[in-house]
Parts: sequence; structure tokens; C-alpha cells
Amino acid sequence: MNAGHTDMEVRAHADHHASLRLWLRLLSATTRIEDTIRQRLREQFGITLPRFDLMAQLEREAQGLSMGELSRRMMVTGGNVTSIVDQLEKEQLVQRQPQPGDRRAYAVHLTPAGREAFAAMATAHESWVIELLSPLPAQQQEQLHQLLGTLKTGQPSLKPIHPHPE
Amino acid sequence: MNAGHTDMEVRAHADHHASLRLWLRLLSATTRIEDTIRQRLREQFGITLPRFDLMAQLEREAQGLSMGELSRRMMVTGGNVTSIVDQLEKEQLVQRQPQPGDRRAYAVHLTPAGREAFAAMATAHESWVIELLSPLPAQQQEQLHQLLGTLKTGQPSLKPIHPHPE
DNA sequence: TATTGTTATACTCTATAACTATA
DNA sequence: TATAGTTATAGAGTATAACAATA
Repeated sequence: MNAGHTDMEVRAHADHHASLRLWLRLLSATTRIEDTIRQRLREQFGITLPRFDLMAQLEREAQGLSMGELSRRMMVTGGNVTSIVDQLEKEQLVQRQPQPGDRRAYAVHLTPAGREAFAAMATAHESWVIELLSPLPAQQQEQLHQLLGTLKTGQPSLKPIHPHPE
Repeated sequence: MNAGHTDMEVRAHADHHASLRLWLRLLSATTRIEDTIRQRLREQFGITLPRFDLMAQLEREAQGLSMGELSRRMMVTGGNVTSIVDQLEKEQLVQRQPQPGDRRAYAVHLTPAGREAFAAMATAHESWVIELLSPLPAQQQEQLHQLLGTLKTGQPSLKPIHPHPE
């Protein structure tokens, strides 16, 4: 794994491995945290991450969101949004409301119960995140945040972004 | 959560949001890269990430690995390993070989074709990783690598790192 | 009895494509 | 014709639990 030769190819090779090692570490740290959060959401609130994410989208939009907009924001196809909203509606956490201007569409809202449930989950979720990131002191968290800014959206054209926007 | 209204609380609140913002950024950067890799593996090699990962485990172990060991390393239950190995064996990329000492177990190996296929995929995979991380200069990648070291395995005390416990 | 691995089952998320109803 | 959303279907990964064969 060690150069000792200094020609470009060897250096390039070493860099490759550096990027790969970084990627594996990035992936494993993220996956570990995400799995923990997913598990706790399930155990403590009986909810999945996609459903939590959908509720998080709605929580910021008092006027509700259309199915199409949810589909775009969550970056999944329409059929999936239908099924997630169906499940949440069955639990009376969200509600489809007719859209005055367009009878094909409706606005999906959090219900009062949904808003309350989400508040509790969001509080817990935030405390888990703090706990799971706590091995890193605040200042280093800030550094990490800045470094990741460059990778956040993968530059211009590659691909739209995902669940937890900012 | 309730400590009364003090500076502490305000500071804590601010920190919470900082951690949350960091987490969302970490998740979105990682997910974006992972989704891209997953999609390219599927399009260019007709393989999924779990299958690729399983082959990667085998590639480093000339003597093969037992199903149980694969299950531990991939942090999924045994039934899943059976099904992934079934699929790979059907494509003749891996092979179950009887274990001399224990007739319940066998060693799973890459076949020669599997080894060849994996080499091609791994080369492509590495170049994608380099590409996707390239917005970040090498030195900053190194910084990121170090910062993530602290989060890699979630520290001692927090939780028994059981992947999918229950 | 304990361990290795398989089978059976179920659930969630995902995508694609055909479909309905509006526009 | 085009758009908003649904339904139908399929495939992958995951988990649990019961099971067979062997230790």
C-alpha cells in the first residue's frame, strides 16, 4: 500500500486508495448512525425512516404539499408516495385535502395528531443525533460540516438530491 | 430536556441544531454518492451493492468464508446470506465448497469467473469513488478521513455495536 | 443440546407501466 | 394531449421463526 516510488502512476494509485478508504469510512460512519436511528424510530415510535421523512417535509409546509411535490422532494416515484401517504393516513397522521383549483390534485397535511406525534419524534431524533455525533467535539463537528459542504450536492449536474434536504 | 431557562439551554439548543445540520449534510452527501454507485453497478454490471459487497469480502479471503462469517461481516441475518449466495452461485460467480472438518458448513469462494468479474467491477468502482470525491482536494479528503475516524465505530460506551440486534 | 445453514413467510421500499380522472 | 395521482406488479433486501443435518 506504500509508494516509495514517486512517479505519477504510483502517486495516483496511492490517491485512489486514499479516496477509497475515505469513502468506506464515510459510508460506515453514516450507515451506523442511520441504522441506529432507523431502529430506534421503529422501536420507540413504530415508524420507518421514509415515513418520518415525509412527515418532516410536511411539518415545514403549513399549506400542505401535493403528491407530486412530495415525490420530487423525496426523490421517489409517485406510486411510492401514494403508498406511504396511504399508511400515514390510515394512522391518521396525515390527511389528503381537496385542492380548490384542481380536482385531480390535493394537498397533503399533517393532522393535529400527526403534528403532535412528529414533534415528539423530532425531539427524540435530534437528541439521538446529538448523542451519536457526540464523540466529536463541537469545533470538529463544525469542520466536518464545512468539508462536507463541498460534497453536499455533487457539483452542478450529477443528480438531484435526497431525503433530508437542508 | 428541561433545565429551566438559562444560557445553557439556549446554547444547548444552538448546538442541537448544529449537530442536526451536520447529520443531514453527512447523510445527504453519503446517500448521493451511494445512490450513484448503486445505479452504475446495476447499469454497467447488472449487480447490486449487497452482492458486490459480498464478493468484496470473498476477494480478500483465498480460502473462502463460511456462511456464518459472511453473515457477521455483512451484518445481515443468515437467511439473507443464503439468498445472496444463491443468486451469485446461479450466475457462477461464487461457489460453495464442502468443508472437510464439518459437514454442516462450507466455504464460499469466488470462482475464476467471479474473480475476473469482480476485478473489473472493483476497478470501475474505485474510479467512481475518486470521481465523486474529487470536488474535495486530497488534503481535505485526508482531514475528512481523520475527523470521521472518531465516528467510525461509535466509541466504546454508547452501545454494543450489534448491527441488527433486537 | 448447540451450531450451521436453509426454508418459509412477511414487510418495506423501490421502480415500471398501465390506468383513471381531470385539465 | 398532457398532467395528477392510483393501481398492479415485480424485485431486492431485511427480519423472524421453524426446521434439518450435523456436531
